Amino acid sequence: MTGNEERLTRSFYERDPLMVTKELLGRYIVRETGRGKIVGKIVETEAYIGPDDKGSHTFNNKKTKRTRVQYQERGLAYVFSIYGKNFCFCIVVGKDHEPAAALIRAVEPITGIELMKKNRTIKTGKIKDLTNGPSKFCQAFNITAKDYGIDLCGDDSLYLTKGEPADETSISRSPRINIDYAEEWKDKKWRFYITGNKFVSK
DNA sequence: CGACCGATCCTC
DNA sequence: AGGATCGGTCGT
Repeated sequence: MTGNEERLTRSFYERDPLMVTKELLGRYIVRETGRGKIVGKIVETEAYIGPDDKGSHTFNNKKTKRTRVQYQERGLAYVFSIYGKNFCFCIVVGKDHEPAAALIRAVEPITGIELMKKNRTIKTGKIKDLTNGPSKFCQAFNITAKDYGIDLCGDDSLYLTKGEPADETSISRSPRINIDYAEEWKDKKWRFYITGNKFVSK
C-alpha cells in the first residue's frame, strides 16, 4: 500500500470544518475485515455545518437521536440511513462541540478490490462503479448503522490515515449535491473533489 | 400511531 | 426519467 500509514489524529478534525473537509482529499480510509484490509483514497467530500446551514441535519442546532453524535467528540463516525436501503458516512469535525460533519462522497479503490466487489450488490465489472457515490462507498466498505458513533481515532476496524494529501492546485469545488431544499445555502461551494479523478461521483 | 420523505442507487 | 424502500422525524 502506498501513502503515509500514520493515522490522522483528533486534532486534525478539531479545526475549521471547511478546511478539514477539503484536507480530507487524498487521505486513506481503512476497513479491517476478517478476510483482509479494504483501503480507499478519498477523492470527493462535502461539508455540512450546523447550526446556520439549512442543508445540514443539525440546522438550528437540531438535536435528535440521529444527530446526537455531532455534538460529541470530533473524529467520531456519523452514519445515517437514506432511501431505505442506503447509508451515508460522515466524520464529525469542527471546533469545540459545534455540530458539523464532513461527508465522504467517493473514494478511489486502493486495496481489497475483490472484497469491495463482494460487498456491493451490483455486480458490474467496472472498478469505477464500486465506490463513486456516498452509499456505494458505504456498501463496498460494509459501513452500516452498526458503525454509528465509532471513534475513528481509536477504532481498529475503521480509521483514516494521512495517505497522500491532495495538492491545493489539484482541488476543485462546487455546490453540494441533492440539497435543493437548502434555499440560499444550496449554492455554497462546499463540495470538494480531486480535479479529473475518475472515481468522483457523477 | 400514522404519514411523510430523503447528504441515493439502479433499471428502464 | 422514475421507482424502490424503510428508519427517523414530527405532528396528532
